Amino acid sequence: MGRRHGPSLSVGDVVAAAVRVVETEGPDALGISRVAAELKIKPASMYNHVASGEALARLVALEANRQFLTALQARLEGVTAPRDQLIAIAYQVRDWANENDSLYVHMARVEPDHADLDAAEILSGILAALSAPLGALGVAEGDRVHAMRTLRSALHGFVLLETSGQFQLGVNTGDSFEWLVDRLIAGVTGEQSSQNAPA
Amino acid sequence: MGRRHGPSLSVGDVVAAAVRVVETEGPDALGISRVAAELKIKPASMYNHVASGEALARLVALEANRQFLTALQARLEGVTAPRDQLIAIAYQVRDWANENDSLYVHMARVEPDHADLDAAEILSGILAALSAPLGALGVAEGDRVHAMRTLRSALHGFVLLETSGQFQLGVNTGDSFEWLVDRLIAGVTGEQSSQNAPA
DNA sequence: CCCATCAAACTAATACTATTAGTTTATCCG
DNA sequence: CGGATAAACTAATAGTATTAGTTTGATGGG
Repeated sequence: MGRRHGPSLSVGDVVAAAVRVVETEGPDALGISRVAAELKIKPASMYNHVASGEALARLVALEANRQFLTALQARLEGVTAPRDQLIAIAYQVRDWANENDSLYVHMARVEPDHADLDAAEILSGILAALSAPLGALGVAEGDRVHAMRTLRSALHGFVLLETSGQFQLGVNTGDSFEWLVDRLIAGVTGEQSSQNAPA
Repeated sequence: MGRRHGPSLSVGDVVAAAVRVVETEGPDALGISRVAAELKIKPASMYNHVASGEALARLVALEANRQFLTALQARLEGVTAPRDQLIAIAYQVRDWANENDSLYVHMARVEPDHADLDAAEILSGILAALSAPLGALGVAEGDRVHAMRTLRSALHGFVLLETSGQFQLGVNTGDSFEWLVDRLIAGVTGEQSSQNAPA
């Protein structure tokens, strides 16, 4: 055949199709062939847009991170109290992961490329959102990185365990998350938990 | 050809070979063909031992969980103080994940089969190890599940982020983990952090 | 002790996947 | 308007999982 009529596909179109595939068929369905089918082109033509299947996976992870950051910033709009900001971040992580569970799982699987400046910029944005309220709450400079890592770890771990069904049934996970957020903020900022102040 | 001389392969041999493949070539290398090569048999012969590639992945995850639980119980041997038990569990999770990072990543990828009684038993063992010290530290019955989920989340999230290189360089991750464990135990048990008692 | 059965290997075939090389052709720019 | 480029194609290679059917070593009953 040869080149088709009309506007050609851009990398953005390819990534959008790939995101669609992940969302509708799960993270394992992502691949050159499946995305090519989604775009109604032959698999070999995918290489006009991406270097490899791995590169495609990386682009999807990057796009997912971008969407996550945008949603996070929107959610923080107008939230000024630092403690409220931390709570908003926590719930945004969980809500976003639950609404986009295939994308979230995919993000978690892709190892970040530290040479990718776009990826680094997005990660910086996420970390900045976390850093600000911690500073405002008086977490010392030297503890800041530890506190951020602790928060990221707990939130990331929770949503992964939750979305992959690793919490046994019987107790509502929403209640557990509320509990986690409360204790985590208490532990990280050094303040008292609102639910369990010692006598 | 036909059946070979000498003792035949057992499922245990197959799983052991699969574990070896994961350890030496990473979680993505696990598959019917690669494990068949490791055992010096043809891929089709693998189906005499496992039902599918997915079943093989599940068996490897189960074996990894088994090994993890065994190591955890060994580490807890002789540790009687509940707070020390929690600390031992935390460091065991991190140490085991760092020493067996491919296996750990594989475990995290496989969705648990709630119908598998062996898997359920191992998970129970792990949860029991976590539950005991929390009870001894006075975490109320109704908070127990929340506390266990919080601890699992934070530990799981930390080691996943650490092993996949998602913490940016510059600050030692060991220091962060120490900080996390301290604050987490404080937050979960309602006691004061040893590092940041309010004035 | 031999023979029938069974388990575990095999071969062969199908159907995916990713990838590379070479070809065609529409679009774009000078 | 023509040549270069970009984006599609076809074709081929190699790897993956899987099923069906075949061969054969090991094993237990008569």
